[in-house]
Amino acid sequence: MSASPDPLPQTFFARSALEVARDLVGCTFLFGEAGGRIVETEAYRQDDPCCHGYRGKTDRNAVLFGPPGHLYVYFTYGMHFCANVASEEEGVAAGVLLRALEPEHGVEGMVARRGVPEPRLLASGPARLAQALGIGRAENGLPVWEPPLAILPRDAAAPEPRVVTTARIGVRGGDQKPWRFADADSRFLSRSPARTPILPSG
DNA sequence: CTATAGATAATCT
DNA sequence: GATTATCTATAGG
Repeated sequence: MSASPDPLPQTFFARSALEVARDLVGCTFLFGEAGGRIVETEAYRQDDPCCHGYRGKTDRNAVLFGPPGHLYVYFTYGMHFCANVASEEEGVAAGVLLRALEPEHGVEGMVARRGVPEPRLLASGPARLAQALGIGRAENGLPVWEPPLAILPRDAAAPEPRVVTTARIGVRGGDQKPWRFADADSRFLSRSPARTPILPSG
């Protein structure tokens, strides 16, 4: 009698990227057989110099400007893919970077794709996460509420995650906005919150 | 534990 | 030609 809950609908993502990023912590992200509990996200909004859409729409960032709830996959550093979920409204560049998750489903496949056995190295980091799940160019633009993608809501019976807010990691130039959201009690973060400025959240 | 260099290519100026 | 929302290996405390 353990029916899987419905995936989060498109309307969930039609809100400020800040709210979506915070609310995604504790949800379950699935791509095919692989996935797990989201423990770390970052928000990017159009008015922010760090946002890929800050300087206008291009072929690369077009999904970020599209309707909410679609996967924005970009390639960087000559070797890494990273996955975001577009948010807010069509025409506005905003999204949530999926930075880390706790492997729960299809762990064997993740180990094979990553080439490392340590659970804590499988998906703790945006490029690791994408590689572990097998996300690449082909997944750019896919809706996250339809197979093979799904994001499941938190278990209502489980305690709410303790979400901490820190500066975003790896962003250059511009201002340091506290738009990283992490489960303070997770051991699967890409970086300890203690190593970044922490602001109380909530 | 922290710090730093090097890898490597699409994208943008 | 410069930059990059990163990762890994390696060196040092």
